[in-house]
Amino acid sequence: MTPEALERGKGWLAKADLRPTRQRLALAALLVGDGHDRHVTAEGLHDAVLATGDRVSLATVYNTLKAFCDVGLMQEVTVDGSRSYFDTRMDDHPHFHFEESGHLIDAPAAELQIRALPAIPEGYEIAKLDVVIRLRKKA
Amino acid sequence: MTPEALERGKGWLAKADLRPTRQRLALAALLVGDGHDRHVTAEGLHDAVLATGDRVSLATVYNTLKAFCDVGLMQEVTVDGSRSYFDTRMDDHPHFHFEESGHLIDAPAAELQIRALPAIPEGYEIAKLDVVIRLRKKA
DNA sequence: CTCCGTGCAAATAGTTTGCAACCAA
DNA sequence: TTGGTTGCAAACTATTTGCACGGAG
Repeated sequence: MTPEALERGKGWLAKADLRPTRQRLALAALLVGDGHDRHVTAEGLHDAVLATGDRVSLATVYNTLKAFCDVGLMQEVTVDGSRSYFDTRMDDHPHFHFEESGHLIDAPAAELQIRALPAIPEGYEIAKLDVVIRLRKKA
Repeated sequence: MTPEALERGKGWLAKADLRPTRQRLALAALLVGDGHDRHVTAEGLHDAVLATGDRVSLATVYNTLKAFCDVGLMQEVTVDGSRSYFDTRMDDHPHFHFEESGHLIDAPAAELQIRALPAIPEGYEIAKLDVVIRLRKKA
């Protein structure tokens, strides 16, 4: 983890008034250290942290990801009933989900054009519009 | 449960060469008995069966719903990380998900018009296109 | 009669929580 | 100091599975 990544992580946490603890910095550096958006599962992020040599408990990874969501630094994306994905990108945008590997990546938002949306039931408004394009290897 | 509902359930099972056991008939009648599409959770369907007086174990409800999906009678819809929904409608179509109640309903498919979809990565094809419109009560 | 289907209870996977030790401010 | 954080292990929820019994063909 480069000092630049750490610095980015620190700024990211500061933006949300979260105390820069050792664990949060380690996770933040992995999440936004290179300036790219990331899609992680708790398990996957935990593995990534351990790989850097830092030690953060899995429970803390879960709690921290949830904390990041609570303060608006990340959002949870539901694509697979069995695990939760967390996304550092905060706007509504489509995702590609690879069925074989379970990986999740952004789909270019600009290329999705919706001409008409079903009429919203009376008294409700759209909280979020999720578009997941599930992909399988071509035969 | 009307005799008509039972009859419909029986035909539905026959379509997939599934043995019409007492439990499957009870579930099928609830799922397709009135000719309308339905969105259920295992828990919810189990409650519904018990309410009719029939007795089916929760494990069997889970196994049976999965069996229905395996033979192409239903599909699983992922909208909420914590529970699975099962849909008797088999084509790709958008859903409304009510955040407060957790209910899931079809959105009129005809009213969703997608003009352009992001380019699919090389070597992959679309397995399924999920569109979930999450709704919250208007302020 | 034979084997698929079912129920139960125990196992599992992912995630959350209670509580004592810890550390940033 | 002091309240926010963390780690561990135990708790939880949704779902699956092993195995013995039971019913459909």
